Amino acid sequence: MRKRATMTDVAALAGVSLKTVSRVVNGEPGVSPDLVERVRRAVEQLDYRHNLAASNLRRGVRTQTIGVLLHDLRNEYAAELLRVIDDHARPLGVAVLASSLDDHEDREQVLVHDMVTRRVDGLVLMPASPDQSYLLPEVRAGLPVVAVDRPTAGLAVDTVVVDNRDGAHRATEYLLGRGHVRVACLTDRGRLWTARERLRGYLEAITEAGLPVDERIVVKDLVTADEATAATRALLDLADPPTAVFAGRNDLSVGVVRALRERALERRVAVVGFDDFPLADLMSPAVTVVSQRVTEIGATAAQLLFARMHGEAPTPRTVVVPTRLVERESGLIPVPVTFA
Amino acid sequence: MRKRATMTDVAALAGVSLKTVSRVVNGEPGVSPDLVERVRRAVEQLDYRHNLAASNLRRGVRTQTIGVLLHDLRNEYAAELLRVIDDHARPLGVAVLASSLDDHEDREQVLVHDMVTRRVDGLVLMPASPDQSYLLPEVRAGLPVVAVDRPTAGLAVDTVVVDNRDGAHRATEYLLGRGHVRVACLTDRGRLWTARERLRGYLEAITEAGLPVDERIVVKDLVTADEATAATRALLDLADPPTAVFAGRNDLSVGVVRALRERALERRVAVVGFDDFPLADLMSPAVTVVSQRVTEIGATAAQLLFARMHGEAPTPRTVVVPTRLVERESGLIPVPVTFA
DNA sequence: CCCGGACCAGACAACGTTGTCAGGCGATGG
DNA sequence: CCATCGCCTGACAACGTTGTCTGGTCCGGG
Repeated sequence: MRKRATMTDVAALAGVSLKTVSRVVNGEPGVSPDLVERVRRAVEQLDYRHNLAASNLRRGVRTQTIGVLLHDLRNEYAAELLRVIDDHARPLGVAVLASSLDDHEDREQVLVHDMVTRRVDGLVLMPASPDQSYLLPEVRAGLPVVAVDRPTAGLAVDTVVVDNRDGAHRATEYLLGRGHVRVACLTDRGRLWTARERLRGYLEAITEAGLPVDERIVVKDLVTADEATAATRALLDLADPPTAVFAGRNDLSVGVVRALRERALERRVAVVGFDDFPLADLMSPAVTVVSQRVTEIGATAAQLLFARMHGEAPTPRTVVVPTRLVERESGLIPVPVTFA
Repeated sequence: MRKRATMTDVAALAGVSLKTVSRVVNGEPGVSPDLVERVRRAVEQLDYRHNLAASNLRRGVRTQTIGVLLHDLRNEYAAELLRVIDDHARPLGVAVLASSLDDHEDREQVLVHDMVTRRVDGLVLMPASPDQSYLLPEVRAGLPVVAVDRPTAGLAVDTVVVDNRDGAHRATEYLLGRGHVRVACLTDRGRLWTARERLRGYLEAITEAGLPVDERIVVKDLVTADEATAATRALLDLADPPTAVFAGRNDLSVGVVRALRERALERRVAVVGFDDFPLADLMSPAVTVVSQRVTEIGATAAQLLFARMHGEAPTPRTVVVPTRLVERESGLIPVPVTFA
C-alpha cells in the first residue's frame, strides 16, 4: 500500500520538470511530442492519477461537487430526485454528495455545515427545520441553494414545490363530488409545511362544501405507515366512521390500505392519496392519487441550481410544478347505500 | 458574492498570526483565552468556514469521502443500500459521493476514474462490466474497494453477495413441490452474474426434478418490467402455457403480475419472484418472493469497507448473506385441475 | 538578581497542483 | 554573421491549511 505518485514523481521518472508533467496531464499545447510520450509512459508506469482537490485549490476554482440533502434517500420520492439531479450533474463533470436528513432539524444544520466545509459548489436541500436563516452567510458568500419540496423560511432561495394546498383541495373535492360527506384526513407532522398545506386544502374543500369539520376524523402528526394503519383502525371503530379517506402522503396511503384490508373494507371505503407510489395501479382496488411529477421537480431544481452556479444571480425564483389527480379505482368507491 | 474568508483574513482581523487561527479553529490547546475570544469573533464576523480540502491536502490525510456506485439509485434496492452505507459513514465524519451506473460498462470506468481523481478513501461498487482488472492499480495504491450484489472479475476485493443460485433453486423447487411441472423462468441480461446464477439455480432444480428444460419458457435478457410483461403475454399465448413463473428480479415480477392481471389470470398462474419489493404483500394475490436482506448487505459492505479504510488489510473476503423464501399467496396457486 | 522552565505566539516549509514569467535553443532573414 | 523571433521548457510563487521549530515573556526558585 504505497502512497500515490505525484507529478513530482512522474517528472523525476520522465526526466522533465514538474510543470511539463502538468502541461501534459492537462492536455495543454506546446509540449514537444517526444516529451509528451515520455511523460505518458511515466504516468502509466507509476499509475499516476490527477488530484482534483489539489488542482482545484490552486486554480481557485470550485470543487465540481454539489450536495443533495433530502428527507430519506430510501424513500422513492427522494431517490428519484437524487437520480435526476445526478443525471444533470454528471455531464457537467459535477459529482453529488448525498445524505438523508430524516426531517431532523439538527441533522440539517450539521450536514449543511459539513457540505460548506467541503466547499460544495451548490446545494439542493429539502428543508427539515423551521428556519434556514443560518444559511444566510453561505448564500451571501455565493453558495447557490435550491429548496425542493418545501420552501425555506427566514431566507429566500430558489425553490421548487408543488401546490400542495391545491392538490389536497382537489382530492377532497373529488371525494365530496362523489357524494361523500364524511371524509377523513390523515397528515404528517404539523411542523412540516407540506403537511400544513395539504391539511389546509382539505379543510378549505370541506368548508366550501358547507360541511362541518369533524376533528375526530382529522388525524395529524402521523409519521410512519404503521401509525397511519393504527389511526385508520381507530377511524373505522367510530360510531359513524368515514366513508372516504384523504391520505396526505404516499406511505400514509399504504398504511390506510393495509388497515382497510385487515377488515376487508378496501372496496367499501374510498381512498385518495397524496403522492403517487410504485404499484399503486396494481393494487386492488388501484389507488387514486394526487401525483407529483418528481422527475420534473428534480430537473427543475437542477436547472435552477446550475444556472446559479454558472453565475446567473437573479432574485430567488419559486417554481410551482403542477400536480395531477390520477383517477384509479379507490376514489370511485361510492357511499354505502345502507345508510340511515 | 465575495470570496470566502481564509485563515489569513481572520488572522488579519484578529490581529494574530495565521497559525494561531489554525490552532483556535482546530481546538488545539495552548492559546490564551483572550486570543481565542478575538479569533472567535473574527471568525464570526467574516463567516469563516474551515476548508476541508486544503486541510486534508496539508495533513496528507484522506478526504473523508467514499464513493458509492450502484446500478440505479432510484431502484429500491440501490436506494436502500445507499441509505444504509451513508448511515454507517456519517458518524465517522465520512461523506458519500453517489452515482448510478445503469449497468453501463463505460460508465463504470469513467465514474470510478472520477472517484479516484477525487481521492475517495473507499469505494462501494456494484460491478457493471465483465472485468474489473482496471482497478488493480488503485487497489495496489491502497484504495479499499467492496463489491456488492455481484463479485468482481479479474481482481479480488471484499465482496458481499447473496447465494443467487440457491435462492433461485429453492424458489423453483417450491413451485415444483406444489405440483407444477411447467414452470417458466424470466431473467435479466446474461452478461450479469446475478442473472446467470439465478438461471442456473432454476435449471438445476428443473433437472433434479427429472423434468425436461423447455427453452420456450425460459426467457433471458429481460431488462425492463415492460419487457417482462410482453414476455409473459407470449408465454400465455403458447399452446401449453406455464402454470407457474419464476421471475428473476423484482421489477420483472411486477411485469409478470401486470400481464396476468390483463388476462385476469393472477389467481390462475403461480408466481415466485427474486427480490422482495414494497407492497408485494399488499397485492392480490400477495407475491411470494425470495427476499434479500438488503439492510444487512449494506451494513456488511460498510463494515468491510471501513475496516479496510482503518488499515486492516486481510486477503479479500466474500460474505454471502442468506436469502429467505417469503411465502405469500402467489406461490400457493395450484396447478389448474382442468388439465388433459 | 539571574537562571530555568512553562507557556504562548509566530515564521517557515510543505501538501500537490497550476499561472506567470524568464530563459535557452534553433531557425530565419538581413 | 548577428539580431530577432518563436517555440519549448523550467523556476518560482501561490492556493489554504497544518507540523515543526524558534523565540519571547513571565514566573518561581536559588
